[in-house]
Amino acid sequence: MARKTGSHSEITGPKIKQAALELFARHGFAAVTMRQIAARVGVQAGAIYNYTPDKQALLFDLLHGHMADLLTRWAEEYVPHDPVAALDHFVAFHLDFHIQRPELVFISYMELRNLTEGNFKAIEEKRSRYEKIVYDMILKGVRSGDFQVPDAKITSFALIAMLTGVVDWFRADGRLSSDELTRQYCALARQTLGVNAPA
Amino acid sequence: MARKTGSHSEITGPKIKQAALELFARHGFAAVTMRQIAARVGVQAGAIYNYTPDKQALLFDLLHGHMADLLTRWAEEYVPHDPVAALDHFVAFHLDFHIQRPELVFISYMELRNLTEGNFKAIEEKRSRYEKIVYDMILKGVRSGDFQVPDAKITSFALIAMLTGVVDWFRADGRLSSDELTRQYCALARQTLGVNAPA
DNA sequence: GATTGATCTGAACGCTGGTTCAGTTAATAT
DNA sequence: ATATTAACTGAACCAGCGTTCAGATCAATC
Repeated sequence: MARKTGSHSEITGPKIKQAALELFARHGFAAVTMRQIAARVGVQAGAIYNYTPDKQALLFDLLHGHMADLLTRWAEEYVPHDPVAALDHFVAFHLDFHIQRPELVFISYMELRNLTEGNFKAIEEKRSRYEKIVYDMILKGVRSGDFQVPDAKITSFALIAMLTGVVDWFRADGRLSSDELTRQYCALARQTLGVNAPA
Repeated sequence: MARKTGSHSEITGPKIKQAALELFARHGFAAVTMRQIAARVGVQAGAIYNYTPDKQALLFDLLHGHMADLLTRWAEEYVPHDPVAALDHFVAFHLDFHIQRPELVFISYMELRNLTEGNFKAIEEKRSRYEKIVYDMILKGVRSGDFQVPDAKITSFALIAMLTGVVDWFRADGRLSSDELTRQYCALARQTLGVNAPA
């Protein structure tokens, strides 16, 4: 052995991932070329293949890492037993996590269809796990009488869509701070779930 | 003149649009080739250029037609004066319209970034018009005291996201009829907007 | 049945795509 | 200094892209 393993690789590797993320988010997976990614890193296209077997793997790694990260982080959260407090906690977590990664959120929704079948299923499975967390949370509140909703399954989809949709318009330098955003959405989510709704 | 103008064209033209729509929705604009579209119509790639100047126009026409259709249809609706009734009416309209065109809804969100700048602005303008309709509706209900929301602007985004998100999972042959869906979402929307919320 | 012109074919154009790889470069270990 | 090898270049490969167009086709008209 001469050169220490990954002397530049420790820099170039992450740079490629970052460049791919930004370009995929801006132009779409299919519209981005390996040469564009390479140019952004300051390297020739061939060099990318020291870090990824192909373009598809570049996409999959981004999406899979994102979903894995999401599930891991949630698993690390302490979730209150009280359903309403748990809801607030979830809203804050979900907004915070997603607002910090608008590009990943974007391509995770957008580029699913550019995954090969096997890769797609791996992401799908993780997504379902997350949706189940929300569903279970709502179900628990419904059973305890804290929530009142027309249908727990529909409401879980509606809640996720409503929260995730924030990345479409929220800007960290906009009129709303992220704290304010969280407060507003906690209130909105409570209403949606029928907290304190008339029996 | 010999052959009547558009003897086949009246068939081929719409078929091309339909094929493009289906393929764009499934694989994404950039990933679809003119030859794929042609094959689905049963024609050679060159023939497409009798109906569209280029691939970009094919996409733009789909998106522009969709948004124009949406605005036209809404303009034709009779909207009740009562804010709560108006909300119900809007929810039913929005769900019905979007559920009938899942592919158009999908690419209208997805393929915006594949539009040229001028084309993008034309769509953006129509989208803003629609969002303003929702915002105004909510504002009216807030002023009359029928709605209670943390923030009218945020709530308008949240409502649209929540409703439009339905196309991601709703299937006409699923456990829920579209009537049932509408009923559920009317209830959910009322809760979200704080109808009958405790002062 | 000859003419006409809208419609379509089939082949070609220039270009760019993902990917490969022999060879160059340069940081480390000896 | 020299040897070693990870990291990268630069050129090439070929398949496929959007688009063009001369010519074939064929239903409507005369």
